[in-house]
Amino acid sequence: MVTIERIGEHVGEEAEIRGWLYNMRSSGALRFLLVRDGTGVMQAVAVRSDLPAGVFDAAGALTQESSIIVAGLVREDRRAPGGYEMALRRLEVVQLADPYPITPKEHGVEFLMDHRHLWLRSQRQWAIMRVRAEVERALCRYLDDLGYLRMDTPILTPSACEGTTTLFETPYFERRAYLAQSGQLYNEATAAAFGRVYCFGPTFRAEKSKTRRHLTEFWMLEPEAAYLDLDGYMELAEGLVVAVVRQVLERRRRELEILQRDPAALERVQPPFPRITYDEAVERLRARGATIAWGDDFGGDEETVLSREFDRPVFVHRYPARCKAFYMQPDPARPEVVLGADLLAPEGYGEIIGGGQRIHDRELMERRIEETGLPAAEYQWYADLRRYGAVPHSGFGIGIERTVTWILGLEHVRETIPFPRLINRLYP
RNA sequence: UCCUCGGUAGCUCAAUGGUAGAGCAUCCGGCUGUUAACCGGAGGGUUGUAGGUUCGAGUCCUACCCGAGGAGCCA
Repeated sequence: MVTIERIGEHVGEEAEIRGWLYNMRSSGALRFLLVRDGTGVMQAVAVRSDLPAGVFDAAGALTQESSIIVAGLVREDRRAPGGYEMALRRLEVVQLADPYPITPKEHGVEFLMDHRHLWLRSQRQWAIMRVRAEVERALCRYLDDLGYLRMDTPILTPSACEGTTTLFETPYFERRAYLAQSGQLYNEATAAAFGRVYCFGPTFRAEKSKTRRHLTEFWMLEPEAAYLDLDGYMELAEGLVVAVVRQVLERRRRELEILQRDPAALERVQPPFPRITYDEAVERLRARGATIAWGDDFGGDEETVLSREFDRPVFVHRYPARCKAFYMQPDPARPEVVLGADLLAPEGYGEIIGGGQRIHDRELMERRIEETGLPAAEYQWYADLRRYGAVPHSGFGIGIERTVTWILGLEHVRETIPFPRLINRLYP
């Protein structure tokens, strides 16, 4: 069996493709079957005079998305989409599909989301998912090559990783458990065991956010490293993002074309990324007319404005402590700000990475847990890490869907995950 | 939770308070190089739900349901 992705290697040969009918056009004694097999789309040409009558009629009776096995001579042809086509010789109908709901015309978001299980078969979704997979592969490869060890962290957790945000709750025998919103705290433990680690998995947020950049279930990759400071973290994140974009440019050109994403915007993603302080970001926002007080966190609008000022991703570092989580290391030179940094993607996309240096001082950590009102008993193990060989360490989380949305220039994160979970969307 | 917009054929959308329509999909027919093919014909409707105003409501009013975009929220 041959895949359409590699059909160019079989010109002049008889080949068999197992797949589905994507679309069909006919012209009297000719029928053009657009066949997809998951790796690509290719047309098979059925000519009445070259085929037994039964085969030609069977081709004519096919419905969109019927599963079929086609075989015939592969040849190059300028007129064929993709440049190659098959002269149909043999056709096997595996299943004749019912009338297919997603017709080759426009559809609304709600209808497509209700048919997400079928929508994934369309060219656009095919291209997006192939890039998503490439992004995930590139992320893991980059960290693996640097000696980072993948450590999978739990999804069922006893309490909030950080008491402030809303968690999904689920029964857990006679108790309650919560779906993880980050693997970071656990990775601070594994980083002390293995030096450099990362986790990669789904995370859950029960916030009732209703915007183009939020999902209730999304995937995040979170590196964490011992003896890494804020500057080291930014250097790591920068190298990671550059490598991911380069790998997509190298291996997923065809997909970028299908999505009409201009590669020039991605080719500009070169080091070094600008690094500006929160203070400077506030000044820039005010120069653009924003009314923002020092100490306020940035909303989506502020991120959009900032990210449009640069032609590549930009780090904003040293946020006011009150904007950030309890475990963030205060800047020794300015205790009112913390050694944290977010990476904002350009073209208005905003935050794709958040992270920073963690508190390693035992007394400070215990004080911060108390101030934040977290249950000390449940954070005992986390505080313990500051008792047994504490070292300065840093880490960050990169959101997969937001990253793919930016790389592909999409409007909404919901198309970058096979089955998006949104506030009003749990089916299919 | 709030603001804005929307809900009419399987889908995408039209319809001045006065006979509910088109394109696509489906079915039938035509076409030997189609590119979301094209051409001809046919079938297809509880206008989101419940009330109200009116001689008459898809259209106006009220409530509710659902969706989209945004705000808030958001390592």
